Amino acid sequence: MTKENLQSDTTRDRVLSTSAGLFCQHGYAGVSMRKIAESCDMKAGSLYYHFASKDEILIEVLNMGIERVHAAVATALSESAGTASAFDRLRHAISGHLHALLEYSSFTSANVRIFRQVPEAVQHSTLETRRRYEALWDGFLGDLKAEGHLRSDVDIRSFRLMLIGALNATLDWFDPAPGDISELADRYADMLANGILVGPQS
Amino acid sequence: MTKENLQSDTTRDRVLSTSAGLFCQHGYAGVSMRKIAESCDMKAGSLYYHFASKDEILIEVLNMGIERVHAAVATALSESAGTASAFDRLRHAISGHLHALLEYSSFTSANVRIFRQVPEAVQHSTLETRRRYEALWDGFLGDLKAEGHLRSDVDIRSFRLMLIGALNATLDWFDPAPGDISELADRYADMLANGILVGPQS
DNA sequence: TGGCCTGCCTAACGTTTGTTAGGGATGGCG
DNA sequence: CGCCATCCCTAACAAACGTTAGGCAGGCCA
Repeated sequence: MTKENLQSDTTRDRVLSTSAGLFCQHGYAGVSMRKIAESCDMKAGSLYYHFASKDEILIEVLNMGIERVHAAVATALSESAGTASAFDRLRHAISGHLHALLEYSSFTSANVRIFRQVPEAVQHSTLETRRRYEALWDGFLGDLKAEGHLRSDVDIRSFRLMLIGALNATLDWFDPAPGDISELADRYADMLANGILVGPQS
Repeated sequence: MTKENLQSDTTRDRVLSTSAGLFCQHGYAGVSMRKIAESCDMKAGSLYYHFASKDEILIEVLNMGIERVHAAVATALSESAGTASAFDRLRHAISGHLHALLEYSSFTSANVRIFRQVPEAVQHSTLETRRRYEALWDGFLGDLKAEGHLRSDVDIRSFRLMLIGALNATLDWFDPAPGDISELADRYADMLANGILVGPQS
């Protein structure tokens, strides 16, 4: 119960992390227990010592994906709360989401990629975690609006959906090797905060 | 070669359209030839009269997805070219993409959902079609910039990626039944064109 | 009428799927 | 030492997978 669990946990974590990467690349049904095991230098049967089923791995991967990006954004928000300008706070929140998505966490990218194609029962068991993350953003955007920094005719939910959608879509093209994630966050924050047309339009 | 093909084509088209819907919902590996056949009131073996393999269905679905949204946006652009304001042209282009994605075409949504998880060889055989669609947007945005309507410090490629990403993400939450797609397009165009913060930020 | 083409069928092939049962090695603890 | 838990293994199960071969009905054309 003391040191053994350390070994056990690292194996378990390795399985989860490789599963996330595979799910992200090939989709839920495209990844078999045997492929997961092979990527961990194990045999398929051994996975069932750590997990009861493929869906149990899946649920854990999906939940960890949201939890990680939630933690990243929460940290970014609390670090810039009060002191920074509205734009800088938005910039930091965006940066937190992008770093979690593109750098830290294969769990987060797996969640973005496969959530809509997993069995409905699995989706439901991760909805609560999802809602907490949405609430984090809505709270932040609500603060911005209450402080008068947000255009009064902008709907918070609409903007949050557009923003998170745009950020998650970077998964499809961004190559973290050359580019700088923080610089990407700056560009996105600028375009979203200021718009792309010259002068106000309606 | 004349009337027979009519019957043949409708069955073929039904297979493609059902396949698109299934691919969209369950991912590439999550859809079997037997499930496709069952959804068309056929048996799995019969599919091979119309298609050589599962991947051939897939390639056709993916290509049609891009071609449809390309046609929708091209029409919207040509209808508003010259006469309308920069904002209205952007609004119409967005509306064209959203209508194709959310209303017309299960092919387009299938492409958005599963493109990154299909075999690499299949991806390659649809890349040319994809590039043509990207070029359509870049041409339009280049025109806006040349006419001085686009902020000069906004990178066209960055904005196009953000925009298309944000639009495609509506697949994950938009329910076409109650909401109006055109009104959604207006909201998105407004937020993207004008930004969401009050006054210019940097 | 006889033959051909179209469109779908059944039945089977070899492989892969998720999952289970049972066994063997390792190492800490009495 | 002997015991027990941990951790992974092999072997097998039934089911589902993509694909193929061969056949049967019906309409077209000679």
